[in-house]
Amino acid sequence: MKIPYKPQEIESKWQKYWDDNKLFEVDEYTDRPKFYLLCMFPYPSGVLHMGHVINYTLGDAIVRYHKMLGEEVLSPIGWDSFGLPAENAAIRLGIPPEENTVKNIDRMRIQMKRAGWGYDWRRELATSHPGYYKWTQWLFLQFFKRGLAVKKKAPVNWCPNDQTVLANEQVHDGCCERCGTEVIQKDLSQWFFTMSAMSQRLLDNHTKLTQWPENVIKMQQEWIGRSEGARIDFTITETGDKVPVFTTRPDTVFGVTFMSLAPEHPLVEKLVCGTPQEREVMDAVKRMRQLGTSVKELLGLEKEGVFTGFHITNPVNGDVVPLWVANFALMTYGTGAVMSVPAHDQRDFEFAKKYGLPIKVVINPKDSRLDPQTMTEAYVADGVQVNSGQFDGMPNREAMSAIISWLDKNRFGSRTINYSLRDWLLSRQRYWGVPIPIIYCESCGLVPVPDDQLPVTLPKNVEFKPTGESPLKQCSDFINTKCPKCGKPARRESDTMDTFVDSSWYMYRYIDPRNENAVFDSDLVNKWAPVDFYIGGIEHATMHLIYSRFFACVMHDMGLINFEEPAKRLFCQGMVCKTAHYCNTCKWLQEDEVNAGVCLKCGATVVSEVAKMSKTKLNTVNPDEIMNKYGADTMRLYILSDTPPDRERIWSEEGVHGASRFLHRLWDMVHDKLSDLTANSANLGERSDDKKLLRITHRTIKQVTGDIDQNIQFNTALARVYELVNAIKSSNDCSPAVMREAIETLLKVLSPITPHICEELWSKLGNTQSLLTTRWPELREEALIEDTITVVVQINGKVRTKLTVAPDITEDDLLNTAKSDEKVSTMIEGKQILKEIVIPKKLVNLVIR
RNA sequence: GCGAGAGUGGCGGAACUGGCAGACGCGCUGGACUUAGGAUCCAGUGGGGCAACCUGUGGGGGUUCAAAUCCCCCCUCUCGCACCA
Repeated sequence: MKIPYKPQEIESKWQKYWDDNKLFEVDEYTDRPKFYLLCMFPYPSGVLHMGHVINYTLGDAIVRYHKMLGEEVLSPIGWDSFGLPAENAAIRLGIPPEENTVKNIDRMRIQMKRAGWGYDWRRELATSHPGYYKWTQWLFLQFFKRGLAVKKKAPVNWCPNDQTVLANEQVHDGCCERCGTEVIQKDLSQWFFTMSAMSQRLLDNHTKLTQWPENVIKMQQEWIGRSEGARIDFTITETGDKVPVFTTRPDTVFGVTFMSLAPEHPLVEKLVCGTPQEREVMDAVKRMRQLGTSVKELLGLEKEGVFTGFHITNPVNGDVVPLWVANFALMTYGTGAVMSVPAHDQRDFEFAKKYGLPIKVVINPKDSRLDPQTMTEAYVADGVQVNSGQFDGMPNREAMSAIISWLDKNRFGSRTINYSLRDWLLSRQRYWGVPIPIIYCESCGLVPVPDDQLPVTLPKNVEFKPTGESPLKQCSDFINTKCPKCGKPARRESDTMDTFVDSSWYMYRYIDPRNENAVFDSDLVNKWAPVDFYIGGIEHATMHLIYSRFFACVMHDMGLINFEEPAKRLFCQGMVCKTAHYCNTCKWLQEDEVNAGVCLKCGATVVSEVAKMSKTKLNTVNPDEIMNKYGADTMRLYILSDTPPDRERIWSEEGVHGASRFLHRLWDMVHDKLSDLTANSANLGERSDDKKLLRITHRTIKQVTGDIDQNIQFNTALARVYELVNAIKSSNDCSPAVMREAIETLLKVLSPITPHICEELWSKLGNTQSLLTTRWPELREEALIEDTITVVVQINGKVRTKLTVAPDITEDDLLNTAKSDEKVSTMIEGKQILKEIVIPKKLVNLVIR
């Protein structure tokens, strides 16, 4: 009688078993080798998506593998639970963010348990919980006390109608997404972490990250954007104001024919104020600043500028050149001022051509001379200095450092390294975030909230209005307080923190999650951290992964931790994609609304594309539905099979079905073989399939171990597992011991991926302890040895035949065997053998003529 | 534009430091068992050819006894950055 495979039944059974036996609870004081695996925690949207499924299944499989290696494995989970969506829901639907968040977390926790992901739930944390954000605030104050958290002015997108700050994605075509009013740039005083000062250290520490993907390192390097050059101080001819610029081409400083300031440059307003050209300049500035706000995609945008009426004196030669405001000059890079050398910079060249500004050549190619009149583009390559005073005739590479030294000596400038990494703007004019624990007092100024008054909690009875204004600002109970220093009435900071602050240190709190007296116990964290294996999406390559590296450096300097990098090894999983269908009239369509490329609603032709799963494109798959239909093991198996985990995968229902079928076959097969294993196995002696099955069993161990441990290639690991299954099936003449070893090995190596079915079958084999507490199968090298091997014989590089020979055959014997092969001998008969190549154990190649 | 990566059957993808291209799976074809099959089992499956054999890893050239793999040129796609002075 056949016992049917009922995934849902056995899955809940084993989930309860793991739970009851506390198999994922960690003893932080253990003497065993530790392993800390962390998956990036989710925002609690209320429903799991396939991106979570790949991320957490991958993590869980590695966790289970390491547990089977006998390590004490820390695998925590929590919630990145502050953020905009909850606040928007509060505004739209009137649900308080906290209530909504708790409800969503409860729902997702159930889904996670159903998927069979093993976590130490005693360590669960939520960044929106006061027990957590108390310490986010404490860390902020530590940063503040070290001068790493500072207040300075910064431009924000401001809607004059709603009187509120807008995030970049809330600005559409320069207008407020909510009311359509034109958005302006407004300077607000905001909190920053002075991360830019850490630029070089963040770059240098990359050398420690040998187990991070190279592309992440590259992206970070570009993000930090180090460039070497010089600072040169120019002077406003009319007023004497100093204007420092940064340039990577100090060798072209004699060729400056104008200067460009960023529209936001503070000098612009200061200079033109009260002049006849004020209106024209400021109008242009306003226009240019607007372009900068939102639609960066509006590329190819025309170089634009306006003459300020003022001039600049070039310190190196006394040249007086016009001062312009230009839209290509960025306030956020360098000093916000560019020395413009149209002859040798393409951007400056285009600008000069457009506005009829002079072009002055200071570097000529080796064997020719440039003529400013006929140039059609800037000459940016190397050459020889001309029109450059005492540097004439010098190769420009040499001139670079010579000019810098000379500038330095004459105090016109100096060698400088510039970074594009900016300070971290962490103020958010929002409710649902960590309140910044600062009090403003009229007599004492800016006062940090004393540690014993932390946490500064979010008030609950606030009103969410659709204006976008933070409710904190209007909440007088919250805002009004007493100065901790002098006791006089004072006001609280109403901004909250960027949620990236919360996620910059959560990996340490997991280790000591309920500590009420300290952010964490440093000894414990130094034992468990850094994270051994960190898994998450590539979209965090620059933001989260730079912020948390910055935090680690600071916390190291504070003496909280004794390392500078949060994670030793990083793995970024690929996106989950699915075909999406678009109809011009009916917009995005569900899978079942399309047939043979035609829209079933209107009959129009449908355009289909593979795209990342998203709600708007209607190409999502709900994990709950997959688990209902096939069970968690099938979902886990499918998501790890076929495609390497770091690549984008295309969801296919057939693939899921195939995974399900495999598990059914596995189930049936083990049941079929059960009687062979329990049969009286007193009969001794080797059986005909023994050696082969044993060899395949151990080959599987070897390859699966490598694929999981080193390569993180579950697709190839699974291919090997499938081969073992096929081998077991076709082995009809085996001794019970060999068969048992094969099946037990199979269940062990498969268990990290599909743990429930493996546990169930494992127990049916008569085992009483969980696979999680057994040991990963050990490789016996001698079992891999083959009796015979296949060697290829090529003639002129083409395979002509294959030989079956003993593995230890000598090269001479191999060559002779090849030559005397019937087919080969007829082919080489009467020909001249020019060369004989013998690669032991692989091939023989005869070159003949 | 700059930077990085990738192009292999109908599809997802294998292939160690150059050594049998297409592992494994999906799909498809034929067959078996079935009242039935989105079940299971057997066989087949890069293309061409009855066959021996020929041909084949985006295109072109090169190195080599031997190239998916190394070198040069070109094409296409994906990702990241995007006026970075």
